[in-house]
Amino acid sequence: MLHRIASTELPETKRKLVDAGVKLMRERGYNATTVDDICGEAGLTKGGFFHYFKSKDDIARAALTHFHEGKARDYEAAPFRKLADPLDRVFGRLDYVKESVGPKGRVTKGCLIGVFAQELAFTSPEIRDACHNFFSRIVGDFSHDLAEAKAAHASDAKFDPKAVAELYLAIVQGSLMLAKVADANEVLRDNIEQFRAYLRFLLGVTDK
Amino acid sequence: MLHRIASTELPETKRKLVDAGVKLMRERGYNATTVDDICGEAGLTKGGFFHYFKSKDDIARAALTHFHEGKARDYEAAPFRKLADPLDRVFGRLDYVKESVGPKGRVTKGCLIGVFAQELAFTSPEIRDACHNFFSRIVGDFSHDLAEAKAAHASDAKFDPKAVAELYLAIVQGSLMLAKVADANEVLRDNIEQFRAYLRFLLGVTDK
DNA sequence: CCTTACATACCGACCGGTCTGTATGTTACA
DNA sequence: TGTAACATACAGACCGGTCGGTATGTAAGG
Repeated sequence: MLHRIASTELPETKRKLVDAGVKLMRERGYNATTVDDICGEAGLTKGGFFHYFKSKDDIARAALTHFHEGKARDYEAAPFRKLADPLDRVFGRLDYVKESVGPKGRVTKGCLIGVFAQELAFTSPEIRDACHNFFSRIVGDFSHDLAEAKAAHASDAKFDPKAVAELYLAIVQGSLMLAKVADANEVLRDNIEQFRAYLRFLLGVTDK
Repeated sequence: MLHRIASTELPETKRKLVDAGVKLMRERGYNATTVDDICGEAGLTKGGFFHYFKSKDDIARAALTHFHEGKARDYEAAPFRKLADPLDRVFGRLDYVKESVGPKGRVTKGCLIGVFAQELAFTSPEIRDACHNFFSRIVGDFSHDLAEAKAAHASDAKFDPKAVAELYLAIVQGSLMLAKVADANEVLRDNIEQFRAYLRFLLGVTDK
């Protein structure tokens, strides 16, 4: 069978490999994930793997990018995006995060960017820069809404939207880490709620 | 040369190995750190290593414990401990964290507990539990001061000291991660400052 | 239409190197 | 002389990456 593919998409098999890489590396990290593991998960053998990727590093980059772009698309399509009031988008984002951690008890799978950041920041400048770049986009995206909300509702408030967005990212990443070792994601939910309270305080909001 | 050692202390060479393990694993993580690397850093060879540790896992546990106990001692001896008012201890702790990240620009070395938590939570239950345990102690320690500060200064405030301490830990750990990829620790300082503002808000404090 | 030529997708054996752990010295000191 | 504290050498497993081969498809030409 031949796979006619629109130019932007990946071939089916390559996508399977990337998905397998994302899944395994999210759990075990980069070093503990074997090329053979990925092949096994994707249902093919090493020959096939190296047909699509020239090295293990290569699929790590692809997995990282794929993971981030998937999340970026999710957030781009999330319902809170369509809200007219930037303040609603700010708090709607927090709701969305809480929803996407899944049901109570069941532990959240981690963030591949965070995993790579911790494991590879000192050993792979390229991956570190990629993580930094993706993090910056998340911060930039959120701080955009924050700046608008501030302008519209609390123009006299004195806070830096970018700094607040960085706090948000740190809370999310740190909470994911704590959730992993506690084997429970309540801590993420609770911390988001406290961040919400902090935001209400910053913006002088009493409802929401 | 024989090293007479008080019963609680480690033999000189063993301590050197643990120190080397802490140093290298903080940077590279567990999997990317080789026994030979540790030996090289400590200035001896494999024979010596396996004289003191029965496996690589073994030194990882020792390194984790040693790292935590060292930090615990630092915090136990920190100046903010001696302050009589629990509120001063709460905010004094934040100052102490900021001080201990070192001078501007120079990037902070990470937290070994955080590194292990991210890398090994899904593959080594024992290490995961150890990380969870150490994190719990940090949270317990801070929430103790928080509870006292609340009782003494804002008994009508409505917040859970343990939840706030967990937020603090998540912020610190998340910020350390962001600092690693940004190659700058300003983000940690800024986020601590925002947490301080949140605390002031919770406790109804205007000075400090 | 059939054949030749070539491309894609994948298999699985294998190689070289690395890494953990072991087995066996060797040395210094009690 | 026995034992603690190492060094040295090596075994054995594993892992990343290569390579030759195969199956399938496709396009061109006579």
